[in-house]
Amino acid sequence: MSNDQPKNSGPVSQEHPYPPTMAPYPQPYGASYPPGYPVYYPPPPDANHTDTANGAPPGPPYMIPFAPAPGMMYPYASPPAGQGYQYSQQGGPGSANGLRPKRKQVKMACTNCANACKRCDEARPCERCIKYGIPDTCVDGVRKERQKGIKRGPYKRKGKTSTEPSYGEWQPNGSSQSPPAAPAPPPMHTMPHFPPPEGYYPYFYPPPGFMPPGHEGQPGTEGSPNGNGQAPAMVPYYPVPPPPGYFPHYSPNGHPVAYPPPPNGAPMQTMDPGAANRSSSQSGETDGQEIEEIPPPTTTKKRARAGKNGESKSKKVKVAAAAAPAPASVGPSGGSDQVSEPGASSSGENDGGDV
DNA sequence: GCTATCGGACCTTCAAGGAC
DNA sequence: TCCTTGAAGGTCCGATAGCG
Repeated sequence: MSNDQPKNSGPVSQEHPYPPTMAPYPQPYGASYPPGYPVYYPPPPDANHTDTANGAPPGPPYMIPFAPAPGMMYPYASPPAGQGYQYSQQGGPGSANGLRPKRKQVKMACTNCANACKRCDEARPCERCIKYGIPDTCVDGVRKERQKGIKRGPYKRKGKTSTEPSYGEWQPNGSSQSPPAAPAPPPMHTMPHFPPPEGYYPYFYPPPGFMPPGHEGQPGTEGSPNGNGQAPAMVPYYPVPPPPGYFPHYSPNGHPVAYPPPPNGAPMQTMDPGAANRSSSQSGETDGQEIEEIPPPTTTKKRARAGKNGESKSKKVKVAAAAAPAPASVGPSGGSDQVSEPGASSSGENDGGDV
Protein backbone atom coordinates (compact mmCIF):
# COMPACT_ATOMS: atom_id res chain seq x y z
CA MET A 1 0.00 0.00 0.00
CA SER A 2 1.74 2.96 1.23
CA ASN A 3 4.94 1.40 0.27
CA ASP A 4 3.71 0.51 -3.09
CA GLN A 5 4.72 2.75 -5.84
CA PRO A 6 3.45 6.21 -5.28
CA LYS A 7 -0.12 6.49 -6.17
CA ASN A 8 -0.60 9.26 -8.57
CA SER A 9 -3.64 7.76 -10.06
CA GLY A 10 -5.95 10.40 -8.83
CA PRO A 11 -8.03 12.40 -11.16
CA VAL A 12 -6.05 14.41 -13.57
CA SER A 13 -5.65 17.80 -12.19
CA GLN A 14 -4.45 20.99 -13.62
CA GLU A 15 -2.23 21.63 -10.71
CA HIS A 16 0.24 19.10 -11.92
CA PRO A 17 1.85 20.70 -14.86
CA TYR A 18 4.29 18.00 -15.56
CA PRO A 19 5.78 17.17 -18.00
CA PRO A 20 6.96 20.65 -18.50
CA THR A 21 5.19 22.92 -20.79
CA MET A 22 6.73 22.70 -24.14
CA ALA A 23 5.76 22.70 -27.70
CA PRO A 24 4.61 19.28 -28.72
CA TYR A 25 6.64 19.40 -31.83
CA PRO A 26 9.21 21.93 -31.09
CA GLN A 27 11.29 21.72 -34.19
CA PRO A 28 10.87 20.53 -37.67
CA TYR A 29 11.51 16.93 -38.08
CA GLY A 30 15.09 16.04 -38.12
CA ALA A 31 16.27 19.26 -36.70
CA SER A 32 17.15 18.25 -33.26
CA TYR A 33 15.97 14.76 -32.67
CA PRO A 34 15.75 11.66 -34.70
CA PRO A 35 12.37 10.38 -35.64
CA GLY A 36 10.58 8.48 -33.07
CA TYR A 37 13.21 8.81 -30.49
CA PRO A 38 12.05 9.47 -27.01
CA VAL A 39 13.43 12.27 -25.04
CA TYR A 40 13.69 11.68 -21.36
CA TYR A 41 13.27 14.34 -18.84
CA PRO A 42 14.38 14.25 -15.29
CA PRO A 43 11.70 13.82 -12.73
CA PRO A 44 9.95 16.69 -11.16
CA PRO A 45 11.34 17.83 -7.87
CA ASP A 46 8.74 16.12 -5.85
CA ALA A 47 6.69 13.04 -6.19
CA ASN A 48 3.48 14.91 -6.63
CA HIS A 49 4.73 16.68 -9.65
CA THR A 50 3.56 19.92 -8.31
CA ASP A 51 6.67 21.89 -8.42
CA THR A 52 7.15 22.66 -12.01
CA ALA A 53 4.89 25.55 -12.35
CA ASN A 54 7.30 27.33 -14.53
CA GLY A 55 7.41 24.32 -16.71
CA ALA A 56 11.12 24.16 -16.86
CA PRO A 57 12.55 20.70 -16.84
CA PRO A 58 14.51 20.17 -13.69
CA GLY A 59 17.46 18.99 -15.62
CA PRO A 60 18.75 18.39 -19.06
CA PRO A 61 16.89 15.91 -21.12
CA TYR A 62 18.60 13.16 -22.90
CA MET A 63 17.75 10.92 -25.71
CA ILE A 64 17.57 7.22 -26.02
CA PRO A 65 18.63 5.60 -29.23
CA PHE A 66 15.90 3.27 -29.95
CA ALA A 67 12.88 3.64 -32.06
CA PRO A 68 9.51 3.25 -30.53
CA ALA A 69 6.43 3.22 -32.58
CA PRO A 70 5.82 6.61 -34.03
CA GLY A 71 3.94 8.77 -31.69
CA MET A 72 4.37 6.41 -28.84
CA MET A 73 4.86 7.84 -25.45
CA TYR A 74 6.29 6.14 -22.50
CA PRO A 75 3.16 5.79 -20.57
CA TYR A 76 4.26 5.71 -17.04
CA ALA A 77 5.78 8.33 -14.96
CA SER A 78 8.73 7.48 -12.89
CA PRO A 79 8.44 3.76 -12.39
CA PRO A 80 9.75 2.58 -9.10
CA ALA A 81 13.42 1.98 -8.97
CA GLY A 82 14.22 -1.25 -10.61
CA GLN A 83 10.60 -1.83 -11.34
CA GLY A 84 10.32 -0.01 -14.55
CA TYR A 85 7.81 -0.85 -17.14
CA GLN A 86 8.44 -2.04 -20.55
CA TYR A 87 5.98 -2.30 -23.28
CA SER A 88 4.06 -5.44 -23.28
CA GLN A 89 4.47 -7.55 -26.30
CA GLN A 90 1.36 -9.43 -25.69
CA GLY A 91 -2.04 -8.10 -26.11
CA GLY A 92 -5.00 -8.73 -24.03
CA PRO A 93 -7.84 -6.77 -22.67
CA GLY A 94 -6.65 -3.35 -21.93
CA SER A 95 -3.56 -3.61 -23.96
CA ALA A 96 -3.85 -2.56 -27.48
CA ASN A 97 -1.11 -3.30 -29.88
CA GLY A 98 1.44 -3.77 -27.23
CA LEU A 99 1.31 -0.20 -26.15
CA ARG A 100 0.41 -1.03 -22.68
CA PRO A 101 3.24 -0.85 -20.24
CA LYS A 102 4.59 -4.12 -19.25
CA ARG A 103 4.61 -4.91 -15.63
CA LYS A 104 7.89 -5.85 -14.19
CA GLN A 105 7.96 -8.57 -11.62
CA VAL A 106 10.47 -9.85 -9.23
CA LYS A 107 11.47 -13.41 -9.76
CA MET A 108 10.29 -14.47 -6.41
CA ALA A 109 8.26 -12.52 -3.97
CA CYS A 110 8.67 -13.17 -0.31
CA THR A 111 5.96 -15.11 1.37
CA ASN A 112 4.58 -12.06 3.07
CA CYS A 113 4.22 -10.08 -0.08
CA ALA A 114 2.96 -13.03 -1.99
CA ASN A 115 0.19 -13.59 0.44
CA ALA A 116 -0.67 -9.97 0.58
CA CYS A 117 -0.58 -9.81 -3.18
CA LYS A 118 1.73 -6.89 -2.90
CA ARG A 119 4.78 -5.82 -4.72
CA CYS A 120 7.94 -7.28 -3.40
CA ASP A 121 11.51 -6.60 -4.32
CA GLU A 122 14.65 -8.57 -4.70
CA ALA A 123 16.11 -7.57 -1.43
CA ARG A 124 15.68 -9.70 1.64
CA PRO A 125 14.16 -8.53 3.75
CA CYS A 126 12.13 -6.74 1.25
CA GLU A 127 11.08 -3.19 1.60
CA ARG A 128 7.58 -4.07 2.57
CA CYS A 129 8.59 -6.44 5.29
CA ILE A 130 10.99 -3.91 6.65
CA LYS A 131 8.27 -1.36 6.73
CA TYR A 132 6.00 -3.62 8.65
CA GLY A 133 8.72 -4.66 10.98
CA ILE A 134 8.80 -8.29 10.05
CA PRO A 135 12.09 -8.63 8.26
CA ASP A 136 12.72 -11.93 9.94
CA THR A 137 9.78 -13.47 8.22
CA CYS A 138 10.74 -12.19 4.85
CA VAL A 139 11.76 -15.32 3.07
CA ASP A 140 11.32 -16.60 -0.38
CA GLY A 141 8.56 -18.98 -0.94
CA VAL A 142 9.22 -22.27 -2.59
CA ARG A 143 8.37 -22.24 -6.18
CA LYS A 144 6.13 -25.04 -7.14
CA GLU A 145 7.62 -27.39 -9.58
CA ARG A 146 5.96 -27.50 -12.91
CA GLN A 147 4.09 -30.60 -13.70
CA LYS A 148 5.62 -32.81 -16.26
CA GLY A 149 4.10 -35.16 -18.68
CA ILE A 150 1.15 -33.00 -19.48
CA LYS A 151 0.18 -33.75 -23.00
CA ARG A 152 -0.45 -30.85 -25.23
CA GLY A 153 -2.35 -30.56 -28.39
CA PRO A 154 -0.82 -29.89 -31.76
CA TYR A 155 0.50 -26.44 -32.12
CA LYS A 156 -0.81 -23.92 -34.49
CA ARG A 157 2.38 -22.48 -35.67
CA LYS A 158 2.08 -18.87 -36.47
CA GLY A 159 3.07 -17.62 -39.85
CA LYS A 160 6.69 -16.80 -40.19
CA THR A 161 5.90 -13.59 -42.00
CA SER A 162 6.22 -10.80 -39.61
CA THR A 163 3.03 -8.99 -38.94
CA GLU A 164 4.66 -6.33 -36.96
CA PRO A 165 4.33 -2.91 -38.41
CA SER A 166 7.35 -1.80 -40.24
CA TYR A 167 8.14 1.60 -39.05
CA GLY A 168 10.74 1.95 -41.66
CA GLU A 169 8.07 1.95 -44.29
CA TRP A 170 5.99 4.50 -42.68
CA GLN A 171 5.33 7.29 -45.12
CA PRO A 172 3.42 10.01 -43.51
CA ASN A 173 2.77 11.95 -46.61
CA GLY A 174 3.59 9.52 -49.28
CA SER A 175 6.07 11.81 -50.87
CA SER A 176 9.69 11.31 -51.61
CA GLN A 177 10.34 14.07 -49.17
CA SER A 178 9.45 11.83 -46.38
CA PRO A 179 11.92 12.04 -43.62
CA PRO A 180 14.31 9.18 -43.30
CA ALA A 181 12.53 6.38 -41.70
CA ALA A 182 13.47 5.40 -38.25
CA PRO A 183 15.18 2.07 -38.09
CA ALA A 184 12.73 -0.68 -37.58
CA PRO A 185 12.73 -1.47 -33.93
CA PRO A 186 13.70 -4.87 -32.81
CA PRO A 187 10.97 -7.08 -31.54
CA MET A 188 9.76 -5.91 -28.23
CA HIS A 189 11.26 -8.76 -26.34
CA THR A 190 14.66 -8.06 -27.77
CA MET A 191 14.46 -4.38 -27.23
CA PRO A 192 17.70 -3.21 -25.83
CA HIS A 193 17.61 -2.30 -22.26
CA PHE A 194 17.40 1.38 -21.92
CA PRO A 195 16.79 2.34 -18.41
CA PRO A 196 16.63 6.02 -18.13
CA PRO A 197 18.00 7.43 -14.97
CA GLU A 198 15.67 6.66 -12.23
CA GLY A 199 12.61 8.76 -12.28
CA TYR A 200 13.24 10.24 -15.65
CA TYR A 201 10.21 11.05 -17.68
CA PRO A 202 10.21 9.93 -21.20
CA TYR A 203 8.67 12.16 -23.74
CA PHE A 204 7.89 10.93 -27.15
CA TYR A 205 7.49 13.19 -30.01
CA PRO A 206 4.94 12.49 -32.65
CA PRO A 207 6.02 10.57 -35.65
CA PRO A 208 7.74 12.28 -38.48
CA GLY A 209 5.30 13.93 -40.72
CA PHE A 210 2.69 14.17 -38.11
CA MET A 211 0.70 17.29 -38.38
CA PRO A 212 -0.80 18.61 -35.25
CA PRO A 213 -4.35 19.61 -35.76
CA GLY A 214 -4.95 23.18 -36.52
CA HIS A 215 -7.98 25.17 -35.75
CA GLU A 216 -11.18 23.31 -35.42
CA GLY A 217 -9.28 20.16 -35.30
CA GLN A 218 -8.36 20.37 -38.92
CA PRO A 219 -4.97 19.26 -39.98
CA GLY A 220 -2.18 21.65 -39.65
CA THR A 221 -1.09 23.57 -42.61
CA GLU A 222 2.61 23.54 -42.53
CA GLY A 223 3.73 21.47 -45.37
CA SER A 224 1.51 19.03 -47.05
CA PRO A 225 0.93 16.29 -44.60
CA ASN A 226 -0.57 14.10 -47.15
CA GLY A 227 0.73 14.07 -50.61
CA ASN A 228 -2.51 12.94 -52.10
CA GLY A 229 -4.38 15.83 -50.71
CA GLN A 230 -6.21 13.82 -48.18
CA ALA A 231 -6.38 14.83 -44.65
CA PRO A 232 -3.53 13.23 -42.81
CA ALA A 233 -4.07 10.56 -40.36
CA MET A 234 -4.77 12.29 -37.15
CA VAL A 235 -2.41 10.45 -35.00
CA PRO A 236 -2.96 11.77 -31.57
CA TYR A 237 -0.08 12.54 -29.40
CA TYR A 238 -1.61 10.17 -26.98
CA PRO A 239 -1.82 6.75 -28.46
CA VAL A 240 -2.10 5.36 -25.03
CA PRO A 241 -4.10 6.51 -22.09
CA PRO A 242 -2.23 9.17 -20.28
CA PRO A 243 -0.57 7.93 -17.18
CA PRO A 244 -1.88 9.10 -13.90
CA GLY A 245 -0.79 12.59 -13.24
CA TYR A 246 -0.05 13.28 -16.83
CA PHE A 247 -2.03 15.71 -18.79
CA PRO A 248 -3.94 14.85 -21.80
CA HIS A 249 -4.80 17.81 -23.84
CA TYR A 250 -7.33 17.97 -26.50
CA SER A 251 -8.00 19.83 -29.57
CA PRO A 252 -11.41 21.37 -29.97
CA ASN A 253 -12.62 18.25 -31.59
CA GLY A 254 -11.72 16.22 -28.62
CA HIS A 255 -8.59 14.64 -29.96
CA PRO A 256 -5.79 14.32 -27.54
CA VAL A 257 -3.12 16.46 -28.97
CA ALA A 258 -0.37 17.59 -26.73
CA TYR A 259 1.08 17.96 -23.35
CA PRO A 260 1.05 21.64 -22.73
CA PRO A 261 -1.79 22.74 -20.56
CA PRO A 262 -4.74 24.44 -22.12
CA PRO A 263 -4.16 28.10 -22.62
CA ASN A 264 -5.61 30.57 -20.23
CA GLY A 265 -6.49 27.92 -17.77
CA ALA A 266 -9.13 26.48 -19.98
CA PRO A 267 -10.82 23.54 -18.33
CA MET A 268 -9.25 20.24 -19.01
CA GLN A 269 -11.45 18.09 -21.09
CA THR A 270 -12.22 14.68 -19.92
CA MET A 271 -11.05 11.67 -21.70
CA ASP A 272 -13.31 10.75 -24.52
CA PRO A 273 -12.88 7.20 -25.66
CA GLY A 274 -15.09 7.88 -28.55
CA ALA A 275 -12.83 10.60 -29.69
CA ALA A 276 -9.89 8.31 -29.78
CA ASN A 277 -11.97 5.87 -31.65
CA ARG A 278 -13.18 8.39 -34.09
CA SER A 279 -9.71 9.60 -34.53
CA SER A 280 -8.52 6.18 -35.33
CA SER A 281 -11.28 5.25 -37.64
CA GLN A 282 -11.45 8.43 -39.54
CA SER A 283 -7.82 8.25 -40.17
CA GLY A 284 -8.30 5.04 -41.91
CA GLU A 285 -6.33 2.85 -39.64
CA THR A 286 -2.97 4.30 -39.24
CA ASP A 287 -1.09 1.23 -40.08
CA GLY A 288 -0.32 -0.36 -36.83
CA GLN A 289 -0.98 2.74 -34.94
CA GLU A 290 -4.36 1.99 -33.72
CA ILE A 291 -5.28 4.14 -30.89
CA GLU A 292 -5.85 2.27 -27.78
CA GLU A 293 -9.36 2.81 -26.79
CA ILE A 294 -9.54 4.22 -23.38
CA PRO A 295 -11.48 1.75 -21.39
CA PRO A 296 -14.50 2.98 -19.59
CA PRO A 297 -14.12 3.29 -15.89
CA THR A 298 -14.50 -0.08 -14.36
CA THR A 299 -16.69 1.08 -11.62
CA THR A 300 -19.07 -1.75 -12.12
CA LYS A 301 -16.49 -4.21 -11.07
CA LYS A 302 -17.80 -5.66 -7.91
CA ARG A 303 -16.26 -8.27 -5.86
CA ALA A 304 -17.87 -10.71 -3.60
CA ARG A 305 -15.73 -10.13 -0.66
CA ALA A 306 -15.12 -12.67 1.93
CA GLY A 307 -16.02 -12.12 5.47
CA LYS A 308 -13.58 -10.76 7.88
CA ASN A 309 -12.29 -14.19 8.49
CA GLY A 310 -12.07 -14.81 4.85
CA GLU A 311 -13.91 -18.04 5.06
CA SER A 312 -15.33 -17.90 1.62
CA LYS A 313 -12.15 -17.05 -0.10
CA SER A 314 -12.01 -18.88 -3.29
CA LYS A 315 -8.76 -17.32 -4.19
CA LYS A 316 -6.09 -19.33 -5.72
CA VAL A 317 -4.43 -21.63 -3.37
CA LYS A 318 -1.09 -20.63 -2.17
CA VAL A 319 0.63 -23.89 -2.30
CA ALA A 320 4.01 -22.34 -2.14
CA ALA A 321 3.14 -20.77 1.11
CA ALA A 322 1.99 -24.07 2.35
CA ALA A 323 5.37 -25.43 1.57
CA ALA A 324 6.91 -22.83 3.77
CA PRO A 325 4.60 -22.51 6.69
CA ALA A 326 7.28 -21.81 9.19
CA PRO A 327 7.42 -18.05 8.91
CA ALA A 328 3.70 -17.85 9.03
CA SER A 329 3.52 -19.40 12.39
CA VAL A 330 6.10 -17.11 13.74
CA GLY A 331 5.21 -13.81 12.24
CA PRO A 332 1.75 -12.74 13.21
CA SER A 333 2.11 -13.40 16.85
CA GLY A 334 4.67 -10.72 16.86
CA GLY A 335 1.85 -8.27 16.76
CA SER A 336 2.25 -7.47 13.14
CA ASP A 337 -1.24 -7.93 11.98
CA GLN A 338 -0.90 -5.58 9.13
CA VAL A 339 0.56 -8.12 6.91
CA SER A 340 -1.59 -10.89 5.76
CA GLU A 341 0.52 -13.64 6.97
CA PRO A 342 0.74 -16.98 5.38
CA GLY A 343 -1.48 -19.19 7.30
CA ALA A 344 -3.39 -16.36 8.79
CA SER A 345 -5.10 -15.52 5.62
CA SER A 346 -6.25 -17.25 2.55
CA SER A 347 -3.40 -19.61 2.20
CA GLY A 348 -3.64 -20.91 5.64
CA GLU A 349 -7.01 -22.38 5.40
CA ASN A 350 -6.47 -23.47 1.94
CA ASP A 351 -3.45 -25.41 2.77
CA GLY A 352 -5.23 -28.50 3.64
CA GLY A 353 -7.98 -28.35 1.17
CA ASP A 354 -5.97 -27.96 -1.91
CA VAL A 355 -3.83 -30.98 -2.14
C1' DG B 1 -7.72 8.99 5.31
C1' DC B 2 -5.26 4.95 5.85
C1' DT B 3 -4.63 0.18 5.49
C1' DA B 4 -5.84 -4.70 4.71
C1' DT B 5 -7.90 -7.74 1.57
C1' DC B 6 -8.12 -10.16 -2.60
C1' DG B 7 -10.04 -10.84 -7.69
C1' DG B 8 -8.11 -11.19 -11.64
C1' DA B 9 -5.04 -9.24 -15.21
C1' DC B 10 -0.59 -9.63 -16.31
C1' DC B 11 4.03 -11.80 -16.37
C1' DT B 12 7.64 -15.42 -16.30
C1' DT B 13 9.07 -19.89 -16.84
C1' DC B 14 9.63 -24.05 -19.08
C1' DA B 15 8.00 -28.65 -20.99
C1' DA B 16 6.00 -30.36 -25.17
C1' DG B 17 5.78 -30.27 -29.90
C1' DG B 18 7.47 -29.08 -34.33
C1' DA B 19 10.88 -27.51 -37.76
C1' DC B 20 15.24 -28.01 -39.59
C1' DT C 1 19.14 -29.76 -31.71
C1' DC C 2 17.00 -25.67 -31.69
C1' DC C 3 12.99 -22.97 -31.88
C1' DT C 4 8.22 -22.06 -30.96
C1' DT C 5 4.11 -22.55 -28.58
C1' DG C 6 1.12 -22.51 -24.91
C1' DA C 7 -0.13 -23.14 -20.37
C1' DA C 8 1.16 -23.58 -15.44
C1' DG C 9 2.29 -21.05 -11.83
C1' DG C 10 3.54 -16.82 -10.07
C1' DT C 11 3.35 -11.55 -9.17
C1' DC C 12 1.00 -7.56 -8.05
C1' DC C 13 -2.44 -3.77 -9.73
C1' DG C 14 -6.20 -1.66 -8.29
C1' DA C 15 -10.90 -1.80 -6.42
C1' DT C 16 -13.07 -2.17 -2.22
C1' DA C 17 -14.17 -2.74 2.75
C1' DG C 18 -13.09 -1.87 7.39
C1' DC C 19 -11.11 0.75 10.97
C1' DG C 20 -9.60 4.75 13.71
